[in-house]
Amino acid sequence: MSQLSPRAETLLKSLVERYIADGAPVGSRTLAKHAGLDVSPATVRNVMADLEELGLVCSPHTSAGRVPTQLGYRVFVDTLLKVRPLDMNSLRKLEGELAHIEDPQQLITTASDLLSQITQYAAVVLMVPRTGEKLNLRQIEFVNLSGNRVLVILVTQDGQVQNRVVHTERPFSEAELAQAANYFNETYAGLSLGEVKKALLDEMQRDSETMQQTMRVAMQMAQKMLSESNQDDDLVIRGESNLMEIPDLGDVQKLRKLFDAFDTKRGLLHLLDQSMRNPGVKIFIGSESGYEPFEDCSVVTASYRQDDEIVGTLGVVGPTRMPYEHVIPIVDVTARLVSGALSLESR
Amino acid sequence: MSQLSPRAETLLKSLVERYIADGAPVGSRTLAKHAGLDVSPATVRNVMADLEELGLVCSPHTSAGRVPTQLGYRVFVDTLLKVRPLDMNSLRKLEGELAHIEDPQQLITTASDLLSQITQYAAVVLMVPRTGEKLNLRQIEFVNLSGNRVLVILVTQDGQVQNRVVHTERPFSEAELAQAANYFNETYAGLSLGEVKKALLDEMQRDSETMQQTMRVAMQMAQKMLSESNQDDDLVIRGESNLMEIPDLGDVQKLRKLFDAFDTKRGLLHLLDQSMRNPGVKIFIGSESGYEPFEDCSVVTASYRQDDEIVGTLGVVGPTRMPYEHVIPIVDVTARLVSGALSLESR
DNA sequence: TTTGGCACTCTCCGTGGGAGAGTGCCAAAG
DNA sequence: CTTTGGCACTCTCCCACGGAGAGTGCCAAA
Repeated sequence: MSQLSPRAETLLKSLVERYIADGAPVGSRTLAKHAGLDVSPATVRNVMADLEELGLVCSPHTSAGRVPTQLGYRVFVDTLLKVRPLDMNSLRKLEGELAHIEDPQQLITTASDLLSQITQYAAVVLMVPRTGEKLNLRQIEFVNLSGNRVLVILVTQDGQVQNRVVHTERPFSEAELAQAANYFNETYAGLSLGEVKKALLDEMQRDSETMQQTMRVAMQMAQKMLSESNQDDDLVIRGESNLMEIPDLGDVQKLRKLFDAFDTKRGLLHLLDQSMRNPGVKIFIGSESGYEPFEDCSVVTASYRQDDEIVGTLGVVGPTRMPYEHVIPIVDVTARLVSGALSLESR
Repeated sequence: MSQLSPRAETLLKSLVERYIADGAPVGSRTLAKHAGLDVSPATVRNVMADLEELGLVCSPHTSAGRVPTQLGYRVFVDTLLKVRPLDMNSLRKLEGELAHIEDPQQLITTASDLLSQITQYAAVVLMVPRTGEKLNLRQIEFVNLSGNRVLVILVTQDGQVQNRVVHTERPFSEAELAQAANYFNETYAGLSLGEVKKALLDEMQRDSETMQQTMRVAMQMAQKMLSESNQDDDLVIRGESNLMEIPDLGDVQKLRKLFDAFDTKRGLLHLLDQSMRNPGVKIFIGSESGYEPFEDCSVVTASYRQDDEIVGTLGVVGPTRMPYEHVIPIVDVTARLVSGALSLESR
């Protein structure tokens, strides 16, 4: 794309800012005053014609002012936007609420709440099942329930607990279960869950006659548990209703599609996945998300880490016409704070 | 309230049915035809005037047909409505999906999904922490984590697992923790969590010098865990977005309030609490819910049981103008099926 | 290259009138 | 006393009309 003249840049910047502020198409007269360039409206009109040719702005109809196009927003965000530092109030609030939370589940819920509260948009937080050494087996426990059912409890290195009820073919005594658990812990503690799963399969393939019956059943139970191990992604969405007050999305039909999208989560997950790939803030403007319900929305995301491993991503969904210079630092800082809280915790 | 004549009843019933079907005010001519009473529109008008005096119907403006009032709906639902048996398709679907689910969490989520799918309204399912003998302590387990933190795992009689990380003043050896757990299990297994909590307080009040240091700390940990024991109600809401397509709630402002209500849950919980009190289907029409955002909505709920103890309630939220004769059996059957699945499970 | 001027276009909004639907009331019939 | 047909009246909905306002595009002059 051809370079923009400095004046054109200033005017584009001014136009986007004004449009974001007012939500109404911006006319040449208004823009001439607001940009501080000391040029006449007629001159502005000339520049506007150029910008329109470049696909950066357009007018809703013949005799309305100009509005930024998706491409216009993109240029604005990439090259013209000056991010403001986060205001003290929000910073304090975020720090105060997030710093000391230990439970990861609660952490991401709170983060989502805060994001939506501060931005007044919808907030999403995705946390993916970890794969690193944190997910090593620390301890397994079998608890007898009534009716040939055994509760298998599995504790990972960082203190996460998974549990599942498995059905067995015959009842077991407490002693048998304790013995099985002991054997298990001695043999497999410290390995990653993946390794354990593999080791179990190997072991059971090998001549199983050499094993005690009890052990064999224990392994079957553990295997059952691990294979079912659901390990769903964890996605929290908050403040969707904020979007209903945004006139840009006024059409109820569009809103409906948006809310459906939140319900089904598919497209959203794909988007957040992209944002997981590398650190830092990512911005998806309009159809850049590749997901139709978000056509009139922008999504600002940032990934967060637990000890140098990216374990999730968070962000906000709002109208394309969004005060990016405020939203970006909010998302950025929140991601950093979540990273901090997570990493602190596993110390 | 004075008795209605049979004819007035027929006409009211017909009016409500037509209004539910069409959503438009019903005129005397239409009603005369539809009710199958073989009377003239003028006669119908006379009856309408009576019904209006009784507060059962009203007209939006001078020259529109009649619309049922909230009271009108109430009378309709209480005395005129003939509930249809659930259609085979829905019944099969519900049975097929719910019967074999064991995990309570998944059960209520699925139930909520099904309810909203079938009715095309919003569905809610509430599950409260149980208090009966199911909640007796079966086993406690301490797992050492790094950095003076201990994971306390608590298993109740029916195989529910709660876990929490507690911070300790000094590190413990595995042996110490095992010993503590042993003592604990021997002493308190079988008691309800409430009793355990009380016993712990008593014990710690008593001359604590006589106890081993380890035991004392174990108790402190357990106590910490129990006292924090969050035991939140578990509320699942699905299919809210269905409500956006309902023209009756067309006003975006009202819709916004409704969605906010779903977000904050307070009023909804109160409502569902009422429904918990006794078994069977309950219907809250319009402001009967006592909750302003639901003014134009009806809520149909039914409580469900686990082994003769009511443990939760489920239902749908839709417009006041709702095909009650279909919705009621859907909610009813779903509650029964959930009860069945829950009770089966704890066998 | 910039500027002022000017005709033109398009939206927005308030007005007004006609069509349609349904009521309330009255007087007559059963 | 109840039911019915008739009739005038009311209210909404819809559409067409027209003026006000805002802003553009283009042209000619600076």
